[in-house]
Amino acid sequence: MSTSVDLVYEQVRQMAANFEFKPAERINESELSKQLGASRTPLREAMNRLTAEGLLMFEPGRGFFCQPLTPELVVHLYEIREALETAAIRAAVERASDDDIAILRQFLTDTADRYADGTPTKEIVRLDEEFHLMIAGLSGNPELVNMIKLTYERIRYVRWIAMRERIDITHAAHLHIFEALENRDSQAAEERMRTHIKTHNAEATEIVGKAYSNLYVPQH
Amino acid sequence: MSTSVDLVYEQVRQMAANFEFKPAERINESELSKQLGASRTPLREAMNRLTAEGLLMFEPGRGFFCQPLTPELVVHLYEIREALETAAIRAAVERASDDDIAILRQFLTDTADRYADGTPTKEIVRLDEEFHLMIAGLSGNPELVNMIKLTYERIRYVRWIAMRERIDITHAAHLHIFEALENRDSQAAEERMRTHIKTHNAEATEIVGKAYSNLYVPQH
DNA sequence: ACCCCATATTCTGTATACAATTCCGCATCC
DNA sequence: GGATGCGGAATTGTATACAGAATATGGGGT
Repeated sequence: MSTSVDLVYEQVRQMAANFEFKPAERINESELSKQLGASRTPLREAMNRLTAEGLLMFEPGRGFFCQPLTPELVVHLYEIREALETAAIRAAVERASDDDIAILRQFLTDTADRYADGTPTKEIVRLDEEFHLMIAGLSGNPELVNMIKLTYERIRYVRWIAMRERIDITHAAHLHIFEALENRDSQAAEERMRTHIKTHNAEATEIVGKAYSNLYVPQH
Repeated sequence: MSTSVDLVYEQVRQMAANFEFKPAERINESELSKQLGASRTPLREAMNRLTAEGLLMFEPGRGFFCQPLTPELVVHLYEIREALETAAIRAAVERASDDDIAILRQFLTDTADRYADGTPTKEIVRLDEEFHLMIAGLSGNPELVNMIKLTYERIRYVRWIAMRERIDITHAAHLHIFEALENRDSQAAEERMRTHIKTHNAEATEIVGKAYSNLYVPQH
C-alpha cells in the first residue's frame, strides 16, 4: 500500500508529459523533492523509471534532465507509433471477437458528440488515446499495448497542440478505421491506420518545427 | 565519475537477460547488494530502470521479482520485433546510402565463416543481433533502434537456445534479406524480414513451451 | 491434523547524512 | 579580450538508520 514513490512517479510523469519542465532543463532533485513533499530517494527512483521510459534523460554526475521534443524525435516516435499500431490492428482484425467489436462501436457512438460539443482538448486527446488503445488491446498483446502507451506519453503534449485544429475530422477517421476492422478487412484497416498516423505525424512535426524556429529567431 | 549505479545496472541486466534469477523469484535487495558490493540505494535505482525496461517486475511493498518468460510473452515479444524490424528495414531501403550498404555487405562477408566454424553460440547470437541492429540503424531512427535493443534483451536467452539448431541457415537468411535491401526492393525486404522473424518466433515459442521448466537451469 | 491468530523476524520504503563531484564566480595570466 | 586555474558553494552519489509492512513462526483451539 505504501506509495510515496508511486505518487511521486505519477506526479513527475505528469509534469514531464505535460512539459512543465523546460526542454533540456536540468532538474534539481532537492528542490523538486521538497516541492513534491518527499525525499530524494523515492524521487530518484521515480526519475530512473522515467528515464528508462524515455521521458527524462540522465547524465552520470550531472543528474536528470528534461528530454526535449525536437522535430526529429517527433518524426521518430510517430514512425514507431505507425509500426506498432498497424501491427496491432492487423492482429486485432484476426483476433477480436464480435463482442469486442460491438463494444468498440458502442464506444464510438457514445463519444461521437464529444468531438463537436466543445469538450476540452485535453479530454479529446484522452478519448483519442482510449480509442487507439482499445484497438491495441484487441491485438491480445499486452506488451504491444504497453509500448504504444509509452510512446503516447512522450508525444502527448504535441498531440494536444495538434488536436486543437483537428478535432472535427478525428472522429470520422476513427470511424473509417473501425469499419475496416468490423469488415475484417485487414489490408484496409492497416492502410487506414497508417494514413491516419502519417497525417498526424506531418502535422505534429510541423508544429514542433515552428515552435523551434520561433525559439531560435536571431535577434538584432 | 565511477557511478556505482551504472555498474550495478549492467550486472543486474546481465543477470536478468541470462536468467540467473529463477522465474518469478523474489529478489532480496540486501543480499544482492552485498553480492554486488554496493548498497541498496544504487541497486534499487538500477532495478527501477530494469523494471521499466521489462526485465524485472515490481510489486509495491513486496519488492522486485524476476520477470518469467512464458510462451505467451515470447510470442508477444516476437510480434513486436516483427513490427519494429519490418518498419526499420522499410525505412532503411529508403534512407540507407550506398556506402552504408557496402559496409553491411562487408560485415556479412567478414562474418560468414563464423557461422560454420564452431564459434560459440553466444557469439553467434551477438553477431546475429549486430546484423539486425545495423539494419535498424540504417532506418535513421535511434528510438526505433533502442526499442529493438530492449526487445532483444528480453528474449536473448531463448534466442540463444533456439540458435543452437539454426546456426547454419541463419547467415543465408541474412544474406537473402540484405540482397533485397541492396536492390532497394522495399516489399521483398520487408517480407523476407517478416518471414525470418516469424520462423524464429515459431521455434522460440515451441522451445519455451516444450521445455518451460528446463529452460532455467543455470548455463555454463 | 488443520486452521487461526498473535508474535517475532525479515525485508522493504524512506529520510537523512556525508562524501565526491560538478558548477560558478573571480582573479590571474598570456 | 579570452583562456586558465582556483576556491567555495551547490548538487549529485551512496551508505546507513530506522519505521513500518510483509512474511515466517509457533502455539492453542477445534
